[in-house]
Amino acid sequence: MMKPLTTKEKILETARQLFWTRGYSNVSVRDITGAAGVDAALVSRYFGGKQGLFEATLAVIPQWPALQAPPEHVIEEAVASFSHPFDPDCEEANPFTMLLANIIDPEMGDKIRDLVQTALAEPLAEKLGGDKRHDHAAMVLSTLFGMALMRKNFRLHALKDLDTEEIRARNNHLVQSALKF
Amino acid sequence: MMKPLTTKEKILETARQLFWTRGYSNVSVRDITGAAGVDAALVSRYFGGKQGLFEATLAVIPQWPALQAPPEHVIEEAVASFSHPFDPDCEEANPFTMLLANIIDPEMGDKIRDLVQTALAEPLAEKLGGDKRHDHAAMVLSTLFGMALMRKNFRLHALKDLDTEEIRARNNHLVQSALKF
DNA sequence: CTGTGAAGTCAACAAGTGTTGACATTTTCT
DNA sequence: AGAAAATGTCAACACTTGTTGACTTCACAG
Repeated sequence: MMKPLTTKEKILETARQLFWTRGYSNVSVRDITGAAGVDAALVSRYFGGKQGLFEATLAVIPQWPALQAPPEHVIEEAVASFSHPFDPDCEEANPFTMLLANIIDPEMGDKIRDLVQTALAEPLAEKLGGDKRHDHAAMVLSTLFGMALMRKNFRLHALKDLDTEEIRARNNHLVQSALKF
Repeated sequence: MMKPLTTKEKILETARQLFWTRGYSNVSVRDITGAAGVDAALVSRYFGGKQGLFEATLAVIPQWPALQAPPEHVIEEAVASFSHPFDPDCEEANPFTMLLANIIDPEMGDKIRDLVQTALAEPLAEKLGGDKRHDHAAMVLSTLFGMALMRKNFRLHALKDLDTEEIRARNNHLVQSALKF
């Protein structure tokens, strides 16, 4: 049972879908309100403008599930969450595609960097523990984002048709060696 | 001895600097011509428009030096070319930042994907050789791009102050384990 | 000198941008 | 019912976008 969305929620949902997949500056207010079937003026009324609407989509970022797992399972949860096959038909608006789609934007870059540092790198480092926890966290994220970038954005042929288990195995292989550094 | 640039060359150079660091859709024709100190109309006259100007900047992509090294040195050359420290003061317009800055763009994404596949992944795979050369090439590029992404775009604190040798060591560590898969 | 073509300047265009204020409609509260 | 507040609609705004055509300027061959 889907509760019908209010107009404000419709705008926020559509904005999240578009901003997170195409990037802030590649989406216009009229793109969003057109797709949501509402009036463009409501963006300024409800969210204070385009920028406020984008920041509202960031406010509903779910906590990364891997960070809530017990420390001994953090790694496998992190790897698992980066191991979904890429479906070219559906543009999935998950937090990681959002970070990649908006890191370049001149207006939003700083906010994205802050988010990655405080919501991803630092909590992961504390979960990992050890003297080199910050370096390990950075290198783990490097390998996971690198594989995701090549699979979902650059779409290298060699990585296109791997299933979940194969992707997970490769991610895990690289992450384990990142932790052995 | 710098030969003075023609107006057309000035436009192309400035366009390359801006497009490659900020991304196609985040740079306007007037941004470029303003920085170059020339008239905006000349872009359409000389390059057929903004899109033609962007594609002209792609035409001057230098061959990746690592791909010209003998096969036994390809890996260390590839690693070396991804191991320069990040200088936040100067936005360097190299081919790799260009790929990251423009992969999201809805107009240019396909062209970028094509470039990565044919100019990077496939030649690297042939240099590496072996049954799994395409998988190895993809995973090597994944790790190198992942580290570069975290250092230069997301700018994780843990990776900020590493010198060339330290970066090279980490890149090499990850690349070697990618090749052992 | 005269003409020819390239090089560069300028103003303007149509389309798209985010945003605003006035208005109409509906809902809520007393 | 009547007042008040929320909700949605519409047209218009000031601005930026890429692009075009008419114009001037200049070098050089005839």
